[in-house]
Formats: sequence, C-alpha cells, structure tokens
Amino acid sequence: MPELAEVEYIRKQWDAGIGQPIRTVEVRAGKRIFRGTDVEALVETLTGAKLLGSETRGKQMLFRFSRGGWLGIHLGMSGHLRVEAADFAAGKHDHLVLRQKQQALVFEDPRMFGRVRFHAGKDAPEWWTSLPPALISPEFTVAKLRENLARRLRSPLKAVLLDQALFPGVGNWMADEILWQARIHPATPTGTLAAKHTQTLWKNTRMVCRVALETIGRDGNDPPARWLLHVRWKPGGHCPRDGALLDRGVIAGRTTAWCPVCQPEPA
DNA sequence: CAACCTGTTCGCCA
DNA sequence: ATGGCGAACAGGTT
Repeated sequence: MPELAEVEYIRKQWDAGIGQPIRTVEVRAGKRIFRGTDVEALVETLTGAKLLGSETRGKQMLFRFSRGGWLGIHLGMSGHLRVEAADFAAGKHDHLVLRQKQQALVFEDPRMFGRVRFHAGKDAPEWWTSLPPALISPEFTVAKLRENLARRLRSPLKAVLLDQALFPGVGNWMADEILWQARIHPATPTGTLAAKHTQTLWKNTRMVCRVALETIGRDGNDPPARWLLHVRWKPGGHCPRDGALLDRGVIAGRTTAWCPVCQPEPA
C-alpha cells in the first residue's frame, strides 16, 4: 500500500510511545519479515530501551532507541503500524509488538512483503545512511535527474519512476500522478524525452511529493480533489483536467492509468 | 470463484 | 555484461 507520504503518516503512529521504555518485545520469528535480521539481538537490545524518535526516507522508516538500538521497517504492500492497549493480545499478522507501560506499539503485515531490520551501535546503520536523498531535498536537481535518466534510455518512464534508487518513495499511484501532472505518457522511453519535458518532470516530481507530504503525510488528509489518484483505480474514470475517459494498461508490470488527451502517445 | 493488488527480488533472456 | 521482463512471494478484497 504505502508510498512516501503514507509511510510518513504511518511512522508517526508510534510517536505515542516516544520517551517511554519498552518493557517486553514480542516477535513472530521465523517469518520472512525478519529475513537477514538478528532477531535475538533485536529482542535483547530493545527490551528495556527507550524509543527516542523516528524518521522516514522514501518508503523506509527508522526508529531510534536508547542502548544503541536502530529498528528499520519497510511496510511492503500491506504493512501497517498501530498502537494498542498495553495488554492487548497479538493477532496472527502482528509480527512485532513493543509493549510499554501505557500502550503497545504494533507492526502488522498480512502479506509479509514488508521487512524489519535491526542494528546495534552508536551510529545509524549503513543500510540506512546509504539511502538516496529525498526528492524534495536540494540534492535532487534537474542535472541529477538528467544523469539518472541517461542511464535508463530505453526504459519507459513509468519503470524509471518506480526505481527506488532514483525516485525514493515513489510507488504506483505517485508515478501515475507525476506523469499525469507533467502531461507525459507513461510509456515514453526515457531517451526520447525532450529537455523541456525533463524540466517539467522534475518540477512535478517535487510538487507531487511536497503536496502529498503536506496532506497525507501531515495528518492523513486527502490530497487536492483534482488529482488523478482519486479516479485512477476504477475503469471508467475520467481525467480531472479535460474529462476524457482515462486509458489503462500494464506498463513496467504495473497497472497504469493515463489520459489519452493530455498525455499523448510518444511519437 | 477468479482476478487483482499503492512492493521488491530473482532468474531468464536478449 | 546490462538491462528489461515476468514470475514469485502471501493473503485479503472485490
């Protein structure tokens, strides 16, 4: 489910537990959720540790604890964070439960495409610090975008937008939204994009990220009513800009919606 | 009942 | 050797 702004909103669900020690840690070990993770070290370090804070990078979240505990969570397709009463009983999809005096912090993920990582140490782990800079940061420049696109000349733009190394946090709906805002057809091969369109793509990438973070990311509010995401799911949806019936198809392996009028086929 | 899914990774093929 | 594509992952929802 979650992309950039949803991840930011979900991350804050655990803010209720900041400053309080974890009394017990419950883990449904042996699940693919914990692949590559030292679950014993996670339990040992976090038991008795205090949650200090958290941040988001793209679709990744990092929770910082006292005693040098760093917990990374990726929500995958169906992951979610929530807060329950301190004595609640974990359900079968609740893979990680951090119990505090006042409440329990829960990570659930029915489909188990998500991932939990753990690191113990003074500094944040390499798997966190090596993530690319945010699309709304000053480091994401038009020149940088041009450079990224130049490495994938034959790919459809939709595929490139879904690449987390290049567009961290962008998922299926955001990719469609950005291309629709920029009036560029999702199947356009990267190498055929006019310089002017690269500029437009850059501008709209930042705009969609910024506005999504200010609405969904801030408090779960809806993004602007005239955005594509409100109509892109159901067949029969119409372009909020010109009213044309939206086209749908599979591009880069994902369901994609676009407007045949304002996002014309690449030549 | 069958198809579909806001994500990632792997192996195959060009 | 790259790079792109489909399949696989697993369960819920339509």
